[in-house]
Amino acid sequence: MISSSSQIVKTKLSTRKRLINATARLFAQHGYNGLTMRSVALEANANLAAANYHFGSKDALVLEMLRERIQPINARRIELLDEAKARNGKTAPSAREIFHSLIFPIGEEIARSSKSRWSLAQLVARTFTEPVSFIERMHQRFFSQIAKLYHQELSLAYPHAPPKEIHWHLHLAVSSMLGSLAQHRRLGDFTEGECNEEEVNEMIDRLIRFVTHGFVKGVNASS
Amino acid sequence: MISSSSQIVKTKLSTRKRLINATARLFAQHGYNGLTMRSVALEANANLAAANYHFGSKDALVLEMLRERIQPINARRIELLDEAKARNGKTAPSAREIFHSLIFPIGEEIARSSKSRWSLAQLVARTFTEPVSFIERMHQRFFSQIAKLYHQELSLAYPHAPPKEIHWHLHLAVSSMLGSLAQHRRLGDFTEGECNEEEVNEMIDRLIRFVTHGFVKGVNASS
DNA sequence: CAGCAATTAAAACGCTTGTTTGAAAAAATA
DNA sequence: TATTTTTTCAAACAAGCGTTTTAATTGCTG
Repeated sequence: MISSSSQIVKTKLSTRKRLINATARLFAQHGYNGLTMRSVALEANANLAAANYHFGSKDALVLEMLRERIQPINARRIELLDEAKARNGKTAPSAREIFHSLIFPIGEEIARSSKSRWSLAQLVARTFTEPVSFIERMHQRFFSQIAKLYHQELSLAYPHAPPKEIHWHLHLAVSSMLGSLAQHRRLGDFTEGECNEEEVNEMIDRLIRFVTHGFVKGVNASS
Repeated sequence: MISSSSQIVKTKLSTRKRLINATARLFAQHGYNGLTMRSVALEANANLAAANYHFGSKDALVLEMLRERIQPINARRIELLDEAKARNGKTAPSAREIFHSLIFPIGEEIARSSKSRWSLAQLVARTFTEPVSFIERMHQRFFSQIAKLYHQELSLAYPHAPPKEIHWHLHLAVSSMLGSLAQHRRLGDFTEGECNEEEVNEMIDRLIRFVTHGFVKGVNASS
C-alpha cells in the first residue's frame, strides 16, 4: 500500500499516462464537449499533437480513458458478488449484499484516487448522461452485461417477484446510484455546506441502504 | 384541455415560440454544448440570426427556455404541497404526500408535452448535470429555494430525525428522481425492450413509492 | 396609401475546434 | 558510436462555432 507511493514521487509518469489522467479529470469536470485537446495537453504538460499521436483521435482518447477507469470497477463488482454468493452457500445473497457489490467498488475507487476525490464519481455518472452517441454505445457495451448479471442475481434472491418488477426496481436503484454520484457535489444546495466534509464511505453506505430499502419494500409490495 | 389544441393546429407559432421549442428539444437531446444556433434555426425553420435577434445570445436563449419549462413545474409543486398541508390540517403531511408533490408535477408536464414525451424528463435531468457554469448558477437559483422548502416540510413530518439525516435522505431522494428521469430512455439496457412502452404515470408512481420507501426506512432507522 | 417600426434574410467576421504536417529531439538498437 | 525507431514540438489547416452587420421584407398605424 505504502510502497507504491515512493515510486510515484520519483518516477515521472509517461506522457500517455498523464494524458489519460488529464482526460479523466477534464471529462469529469466539463463533459465530452467541454473537454478540448488543447486543455488536455495543457493539463498533462504535453504537446497538443501528443494526444493524437498516442491515441489517434479525441474519441479514441476518451474511450480508452473510460475503459481504463470503468473496467476495474466492473471487475471488482463481479468479484464481490461472487464472494457474497460463496458466503451464502446455496441460498441466494440478500439484496443488501447484492447492492453492496454493485455500489461499494465505486467507493473504493473514489477513495483510491486521492486527488480531487469526487472526480471519479462525476466521471462514472457522466458516462450515463453524456449526450454523445459514441459514448452511449460504449456505455451500453460495458454495462449491459453487468446489468443482466444483477437482474439474474436479484431474480434468484426474489423468486416470487415478477421479472418486470425486478427490472423496474433495478433500474430505479441504478438511477439512484448514478444520480447520487452526479449530484453529490451539489449537497451544498440543501445543507449550505453542512455535509460537504462528509467522508466517502458514509455516502456510499447511505446510498447502499437507501437503494436496498427502496428495492426490497417495492418488490415485496408487488407480490 | 381539448379546446386549446384546435387553435394550435391553425395558428402558426411565432418565431420566438418555435425557437424556444426547438431549443428545448435539442438541449434535452444533445446538451448545451451539443446545441448550436444553426441547429436551433434549422429545427425551428427560422433564420440563423433570428435567435440572436429575439434573445440576444445563446446563453440567454437557453436560460429563457429553461425558465419557461421549469417555472411551472416548481409552481405546481408548491401548489400540491399546499394542498397536502391543507388536507392534513394540523398534522404534517406524510412523506408519501410530500414526495408526491415533488415528483408528480414532472409527470404532468411530461404527459402534457405530446411530442417526444421523454424530452422534458431529459431536459429536467440535464439541468442538474450540465457542466456549464451559467446553467449551474441558474439551477441553484431556481432549485435551492424549493429544496429548502421541502427540507423544512420533511423536518416537520419527522421531528425526531436529526436535520443531517433529513438532508442526506432528501438528497438521495432528489438524486433518485433525477437519475430516473435521465436514465429512463435506457430502460432497454436492462429489459431489452420489455418496459419501453410503459406509460408515464406508471414510472412516476413507481418513482414516488421507491423514494418514499428509501426515505422513510432510512430516516426511521437513524433515530 | 404612406411611413415607420419590427422582423427576416444572407453574408461575413473573428475565434476555437480537432487534426495533420514535417522537422527536430530523444530513445532504442546494433 | 552509428543508425533506426519512437516520441516531441511548433506551425498550419479546414471546418464549425456564436455573433454582427447591412439590406430586404413584413406588419402595423396614422
